[in-house]
Order: sequence, then structure tokens, then C-alpha cells
Amino acid sequence: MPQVQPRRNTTQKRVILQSVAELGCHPTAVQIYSAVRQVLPRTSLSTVYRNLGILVDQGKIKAVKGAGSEIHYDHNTCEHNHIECTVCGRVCDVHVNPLNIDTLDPETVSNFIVLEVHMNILGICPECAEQLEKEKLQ
Amino acid sequence: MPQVQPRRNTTQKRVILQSVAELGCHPTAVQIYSAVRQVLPRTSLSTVYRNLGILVDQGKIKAVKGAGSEIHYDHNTCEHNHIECTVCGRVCDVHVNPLNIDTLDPETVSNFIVLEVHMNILGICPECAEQLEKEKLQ
DNA sequence: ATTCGTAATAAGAACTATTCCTATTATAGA
DNA sequence: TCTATAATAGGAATAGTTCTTATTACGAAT
Repeated sequence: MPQVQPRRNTTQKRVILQSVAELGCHPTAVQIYSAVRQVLPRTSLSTVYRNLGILVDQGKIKAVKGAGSEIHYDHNTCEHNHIECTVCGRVCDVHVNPLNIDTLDPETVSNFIVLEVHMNILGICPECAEQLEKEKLQ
Repeated sequence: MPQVQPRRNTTQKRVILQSVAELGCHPTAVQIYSAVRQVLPRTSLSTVYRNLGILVDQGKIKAVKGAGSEIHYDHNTCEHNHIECTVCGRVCDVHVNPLNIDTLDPETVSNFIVLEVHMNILGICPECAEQLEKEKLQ
């Protein structure tokens, strides 16, 4: 059976968790790394990645995969979905009624046991839409 | 304005498209590469990636991003969603009523212009579920 | 408070999936 | 058939993430 590892409460781990919460808008590992280094300048990127993994395992944050290749981290662990700007890559929250897992007909899900439903919406954020409008007029 | 490049109809491109269709269940670039090399043994992986990109641009296939880090390719370009096995990584089709983009309240989508809605379901496929059952009994 | 075992760290190497580069090949139009 | 150049094979480069290892520092037990 899987051992529960002891977990030390290090400064790095605390600052990393705090940075994810304070940055708010779904930062990437590198953005979190930059924020953490303003407080603890000797922090390494691998420490950031390792602790993000631990925090995800502990359910304290969530990892969000979008259209891009980077993983974003979310301090809001309540069930919700995301919308991503195809221009600037920004990720925002969306609260649409989730599909009720239990009402899914087994045949429509190829007889899979359904665990999680993720909805990812692609779009253009208001700022980028405005910018595109300006460029069109010139 | 964007130039339309001339496109040559090469053997590699034809075999790559055919492989995506014949492999059926959402192959990755490496799986397509293996299949193509059974017909054209000197094909390079970069040729596979380049042509997959062209075929996606031309709307002949679709790229599907799941929970894993590899991109899967889908010969079915009709709108549908996917379910992915968290054990073996297999991707299958799912036909659930899509969210109607036009009925979304602007405020719930942070005033984004909505372009596409992707639903990705995570679960356990029947084969892996059976395997896990067996292991549990031992 | 001090000691000590070991979890966590910093630094950078390694890895994986994908994209880019360049000399060579082969397609399609003349 | 000839020719211009798009596409190819092969491999280097890149980006994001994970792994390795010597060193540091947390916290339990003295």
C-alpha cells in the first residue's frame, strides 16, 4: 500500500502556494517562479515544479491544461471551467452548468467509468478584441 | 494578406492522411510515424509532423489535446468530444449535446468572444476497468 | 538548546514532444 | 524531358517539465 510521505512545511512551499493565490489569474510555473524569486531570490525552478506537484496532489491547487503547451495553476479548487484567449493565452474562469456525470448514457461514453468532465472554451478576450479592432481601422 | 502556398500531392502526405484514417482511434504523431514507415520506411518524423500540421490547416484532420502531453490526431472532423482513459491514455469519441455557444451570457464568459467549446472527459476504459478488477481480487 | 536523520533544496543535466534547419530529392508545370 | 522550387530525410534546436545529486535545513528526540 502507498506510504504517506512526511511533508515538511518549508518557506519555499508556503511562498509558492501564496504566489499561486495572489497572482490569481492562472499563472504558469515560470510566472510563479518569477513571483517567488522576488521574495526568495535563490529559489530554483525545479523546487517550484516539485512543490506545485505536491500541492496538486494534496488538492490545494489545481493544474489546468489549455490549448497551449504550458500548464497553468489555479488556486480555486472548486469545480469550474476555463476560457482561454487564442491571442494572448490568458486563462479566465467560466461558470457554466456542468454536465451531470451521472446522467450520461454508458453507451455515449463508450462504457467508460467517467471520473471528470473538463470544459475548455477558446475565444478572444475583450482587450485583444479591442486591439484587433484598432488594427483593422488603420 | 496571407498567400495561399501551392501544395504538392506527395506520396508521404497521402500515406500520412490514410494512416490517420485507418488507425482510427486518435493516434499520436509517433503512432502515425510507425504506421507510415511500414509503407514508406524512409519517412522521417519531421515529415509526419509537417504534413499533420498542413492537414490540420486544410481541415482534413483535427488535432486533439488531452490530459497527456502528446497531441492526438482525429480523422473525424465533425464536431464531437472525447473521453480519455486515465490508465492507458486511449482516446475515444463521445457524442454529448454541445453547449450552444450563442446562448452563453457574455458575463459568464468574462466578455470573451467565444470561438470553440471543447469538452474533455477523463475516465477508465472498459478494458482497464476489468484489468483493475482482476488485480483487486488477487 | 543541541544533535541527528532525512526531507527538501539549488543547480543543472536529462528527457519528451515538437519545431526548425539545410542539403538533397522529386513533383508538376512549361 | 527540362526546370523551378516545394517537400523530403536527417538531425540539430527548442520549450516545458522531470530527474539527479551534493548540500541545506526542518523538526523530532534527546
